[in-house]
Amino acid sequence: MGIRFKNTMSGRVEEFVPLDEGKVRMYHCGPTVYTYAHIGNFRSFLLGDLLRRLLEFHGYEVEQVMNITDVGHMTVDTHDAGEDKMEKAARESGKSPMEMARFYEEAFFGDLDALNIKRAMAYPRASEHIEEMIELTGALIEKGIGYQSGDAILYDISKFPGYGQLSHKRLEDLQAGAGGRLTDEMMAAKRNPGDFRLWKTDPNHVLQWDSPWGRGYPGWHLECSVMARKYLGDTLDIHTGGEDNIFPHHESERAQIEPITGKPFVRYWIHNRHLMCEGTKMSKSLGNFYTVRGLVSEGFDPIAIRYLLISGHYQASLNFTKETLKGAWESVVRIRQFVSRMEEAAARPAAAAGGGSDGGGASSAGATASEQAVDAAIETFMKQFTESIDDDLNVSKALGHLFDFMREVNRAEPTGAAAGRAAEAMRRVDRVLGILKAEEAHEDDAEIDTLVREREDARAGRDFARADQIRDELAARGIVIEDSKEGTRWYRK
RNA sequence: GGCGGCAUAGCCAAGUGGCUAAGGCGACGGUCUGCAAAACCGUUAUUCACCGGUUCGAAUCCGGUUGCCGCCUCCA
Repeated sequence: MGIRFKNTMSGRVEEFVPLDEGKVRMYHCGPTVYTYAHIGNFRSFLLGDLLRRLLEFHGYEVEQVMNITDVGHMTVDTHDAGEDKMEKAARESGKSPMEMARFYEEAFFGDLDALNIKRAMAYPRASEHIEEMIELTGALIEKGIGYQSGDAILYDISKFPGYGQLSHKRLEDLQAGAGGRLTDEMMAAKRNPGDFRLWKTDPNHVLQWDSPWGRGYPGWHLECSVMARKYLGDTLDIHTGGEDNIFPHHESERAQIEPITGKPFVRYWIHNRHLMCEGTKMSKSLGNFYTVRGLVSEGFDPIAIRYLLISGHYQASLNFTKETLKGAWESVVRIRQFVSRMEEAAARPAAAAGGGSDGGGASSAGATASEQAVDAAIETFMKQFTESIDDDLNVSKALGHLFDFMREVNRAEPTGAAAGRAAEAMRRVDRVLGILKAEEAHEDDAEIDTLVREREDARAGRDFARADQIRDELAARGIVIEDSKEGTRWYRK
């Protein structure tokens, strides 16, 4: 069986077949850069990364694009004198809106790297695609779908019969203004309550551009329609985002572009459920609002965040707490230590065959019981891991198999080539998981080696007081010591 | 008001009709160790929010109740 995903459009788990064999075009809704992205945002971005890694694992060529929203969108829509988010944040930071957008964009990329998220092919900025948005708006007006009403160009949803298909909503079920954000004035300007804005003329908006309809700014949904098409073509294989994007954002994206291209906009819509923190929705006022850099400054490793956020199914609400984050880190450490232990064991010659095999020379074909156990475990593991992860990204199940695999291999205590093969299997699946990050050399490596050797000498001389003193000293620096028959190994935690 | 999702151990989380309800973290006991750490072995859910129903059989299907979450033109 091939790869399967739950497609929001059909509501079912479907076999994934790209439009062009061997190639996948994938678009993700990216951050609005008016503040630091929070870990809930990164759950969504990690879904994109996981998809990309899985597809590449299976040999697909992946063209991946994520937008950067750096255009404010909501000045007059709100009751509360609605100040634009970009505008407000810029004023508060004392920066110009674009300076601020670049600042948070940089921060966003920094967080991507910290979380070991692979860079997409392109990160187009909304502010650099205003021309194309204006063109699309013009084209929609020409088709009789866009219409002028007051100082806005609106989209007439009654002209797109499929409106509501993605979110499984019937338009008559929608209670107009239920979100409490529409003014009576706005409602009166619309032909249908669900009509949304393509362009807003507003010479007072901080961000404004010339258009045939006057200086103003574009509707929010336009940017993705336009940029996805520009970078990936008329039909995308995959489009992802948080569940809140399903309606109206993604619904509107397809409504805008399909009448123009005459082709399906997206083959597979994949949405992740929102992250919960401490059992409830994340909010600044509840004090359960986390950013990557915030958690890092508290001493958490960003890879622990990655592990935790990918370890639950993307369609289930995941509960994030510092306790589970700590647990996630322990799991990451265990996995990393397994791999480095196996790689060290691989450097040692294979143990002489125990129970009887290999009485002769190295040329004899007999594998030891340990080698047989390891090779069987590798085969089972690779099969089970792949089956699990292919099944709508069941990472939890895949990780279950990974821990089972480690236990079996640990039990077999392989050395030499078999240990190397076990490590290699882990490195292979890590192309999907992305938690193994290569070890970096540190300046004090040599010094630690010296201390570790000194401790070994002390132990050999049964000077345990000195040995323990060194161990404590190193522990205080985050260095963990492990003694074994093969000698002492250490690692940073 | 309309539409939808979820509820599994101390915590996180697989499992969607049938062998002993994965796995991780934590905790406790053991082997190993100078002591640790790591690893391994064992214990930690007679039961899957609650009530009723269908079935030979239900965590899994159906109905109801409670709680939490999401969408209904800012939101990952």
